[in-house]
Amino acid sequence: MFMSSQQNHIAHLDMDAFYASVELLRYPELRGQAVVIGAGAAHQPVLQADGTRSYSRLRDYAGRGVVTTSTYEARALGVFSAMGLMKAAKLAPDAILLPTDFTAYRHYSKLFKAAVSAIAPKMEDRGIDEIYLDLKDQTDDIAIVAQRIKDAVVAATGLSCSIGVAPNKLLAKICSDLEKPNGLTILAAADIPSRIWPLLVKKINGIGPKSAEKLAVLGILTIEQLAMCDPAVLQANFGRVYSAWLMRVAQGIDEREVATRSEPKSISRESTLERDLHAKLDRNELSALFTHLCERVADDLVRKDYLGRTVGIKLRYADFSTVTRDLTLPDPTNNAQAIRQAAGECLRRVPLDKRLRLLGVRITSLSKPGGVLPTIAEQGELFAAQ
DNA sequence: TCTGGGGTCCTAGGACCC
DNA sequence: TCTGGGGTCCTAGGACCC
Repeated sequence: MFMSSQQNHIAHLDMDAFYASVELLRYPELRGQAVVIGAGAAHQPVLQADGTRSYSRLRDYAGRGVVTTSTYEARALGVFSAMGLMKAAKLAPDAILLPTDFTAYRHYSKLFKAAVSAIAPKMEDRGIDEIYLDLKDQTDDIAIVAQRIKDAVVAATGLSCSIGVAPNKLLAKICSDLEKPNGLTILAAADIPSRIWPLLVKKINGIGPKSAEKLAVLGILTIEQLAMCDPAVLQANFGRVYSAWLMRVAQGIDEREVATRSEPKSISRESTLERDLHAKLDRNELSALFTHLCERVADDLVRKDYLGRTVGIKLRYADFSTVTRDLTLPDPTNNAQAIRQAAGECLRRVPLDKRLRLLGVRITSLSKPGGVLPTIAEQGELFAAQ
């Protein structure tokens, strides 16, 4: 039998505290300190006359921003991604605060992805700091290959990453988190009971806070408890499709392929206001922002060479409740005025008696101006040109 | 002084067509 | 006068992810 060499090896690679680590390349004197990323350009470090830099502290922050990333030292103080900066400031007032610089992060993202794809070309993009890799065509020992990838990432960027290798994407994703930072975890199907089952259900990609809470009410906290529970109980609480998925993932079953290319489904721009505005009283200000968002969406469409046919708006009220409206046009467009007009029609269908904290514009039903999606060969050329 | 911005996917009801 | 399904499109909301 020659089956063992055909084992499906899928890797998930996750950069360690990516944004924060990129900032530490620029400001190495901050290494070892609690650093939080997530403000606007106002908190740019200032170069002093004596050549040193002065940094904003979390306690200096006022506004509605959230933490996008924090160093492991800041996490030790309880400061995690998505936490409001005001709340984070209470926990860690002395932590260093840096503005987000997506241009820099995109640069390092391209560097690490290029380095990895030279070794493992079957790559699925999962955002700026994550990828899946299909390693089944690799002939060398899988641990050697994984270490080679980690070394290539360090060589290309100076940054560390964590890799999980497993029989499928679901398990690989869980594994990349097991030994963070700078981790390398290789998991075989036989290891599922010992390494996966003790974990909390929310470690499964796709079980978020709502589902975790519902499961907790049923007494299901760990993946093992999910794997062992009565399917009828799940069905009664989660419906047929989702309960079947829950049972499969608890067993570590996942048949999704590594998707090496994909087309965008929507393009959107949104903005949280510095203070809540009233639709009538602050009409001019809101209208100007609305127009600006439409122009940015149109710019994105032109830049990425897409047309869109369904224009949507999103409003978030001061109480954080959210409404959306959309309108499908007869013909696809990338024109800012056409988008603005459609968005204006949507706006008329929405209650405007409460204060607003967020305004957004989105376009979906995307197509290519020629009406034809690029061929695989053309996509390859586009990728090479980037 | 709670809670960003960019996405994907799913559900569900109604319209409309065959 | 009453009663079908199936399929697709449009719209609204929500969970979830990075």
